[in-house]
Amino acid sequence: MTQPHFLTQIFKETDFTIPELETILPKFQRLELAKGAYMLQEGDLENHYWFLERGYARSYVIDPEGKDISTNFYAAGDIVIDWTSFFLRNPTRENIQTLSACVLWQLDFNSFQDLFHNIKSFREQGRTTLVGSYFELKKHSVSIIADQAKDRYLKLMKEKPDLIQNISLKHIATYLGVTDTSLSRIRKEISE
Amino acid sequence: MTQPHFLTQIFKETDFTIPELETILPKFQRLELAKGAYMLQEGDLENHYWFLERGYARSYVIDPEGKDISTNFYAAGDIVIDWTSFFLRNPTRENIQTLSACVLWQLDFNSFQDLFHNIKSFREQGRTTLVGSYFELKKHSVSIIADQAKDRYLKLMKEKPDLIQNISLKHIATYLGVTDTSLSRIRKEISE
DNA sequence: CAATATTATTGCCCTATGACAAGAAATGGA
DNA sequence: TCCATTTCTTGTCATAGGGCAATAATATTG
Repeated sequence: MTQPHFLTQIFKETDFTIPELETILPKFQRLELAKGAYMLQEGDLENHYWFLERGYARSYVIDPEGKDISTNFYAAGDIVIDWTSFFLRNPTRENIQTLSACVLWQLDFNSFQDLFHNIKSFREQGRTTLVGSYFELKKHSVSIIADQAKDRYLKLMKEKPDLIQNISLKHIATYLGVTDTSLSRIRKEISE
Repeated sequence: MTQPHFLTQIFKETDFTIPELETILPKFQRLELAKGAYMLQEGDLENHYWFLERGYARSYVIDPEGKDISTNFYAAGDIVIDWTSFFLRNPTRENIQTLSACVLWQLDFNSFQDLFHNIKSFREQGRTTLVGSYFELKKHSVSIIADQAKDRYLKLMKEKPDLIQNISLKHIATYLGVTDTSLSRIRKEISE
């Protein structure tokens, strides 16, 4: 077996024993997706736990008025998943789409369950990852209430500059809770 | 041992075997708190998994300008926890305070870990609860971006009418991302 | 490399919501 | 039961950000 070398950055030997890694890693499948491909569409059941090795992706929802609102962006090394659909086994409200050609590793739900229930450090790791997502979401949510649009953009620039380089501003705008028009004005103001 | 009867509503026999319940339930401690007591304060480490049997509570953060922003409300039957602090073992940014006299049941982190790693259905239950919180947070976060303040209030009225009855409007306002002044005007508009 | 489609900027005007301050109403003690 | 405190409402005015449409700049594709 060839060691899937990307995943060893995600699942480090410091967290897992060699035999554990030998159980975990082969359960993942490598996958390449072209730009614009959907990893998940509204109404689907999320049946995979995905890691992004290369590329960018975005999740979004369509609100009742038909507006597209970005809920998250994903870059290399990130986990890409709709937690709710995956764990509650409900159809998702989200769409997850690649924004560039992507290399991904996926683990199906049943394999996840096996690992989760049988390997203590795997479930610790899974729980930590989920809580990490919760933390990010909370931070974002509070920021939308507490900060001005300009400050939200400045924070994003500081924390995830690569997103601003690689993702179209109209998507970043909806993620920040402003229109693309306003974001454009904010950028102008900052550059002055 | 007297069966702590409230918790059997949370941990049902349909999900746990009787022996499992006999392991789980005694690990919880009953606790009464007066109105205004803090279950958690900024800087603390969340060391408990709490269930609220009776009363109301609120979590909030203080933003950099010193403004108090409600992040959640808790009513009877709800779990009250800062997931991030509890699982990542980090000091919390949140404050959780009772809004009325409360009856609570708490489980400390070490007991939680024992149950989590030793009882399969306990970890399924814990995971489901956490994901449920994630789902609510996501819904709220999207609502702040996509909906008008008035619609956010109408939704809350419909989904959690008891909160509006029992929690002061200034707290509901910050939760909805508006000022108490605006919320007051929204209420006036609705009542006309 | 042209042709087209998509994305980003800008102008003009408008609306939802905020800031501040004054009352009114409700609540909680002593 | 009265006083003090907190909460809620309302008025006036200010402003952040939206809607729409035109143009400019980029990307994409045949």
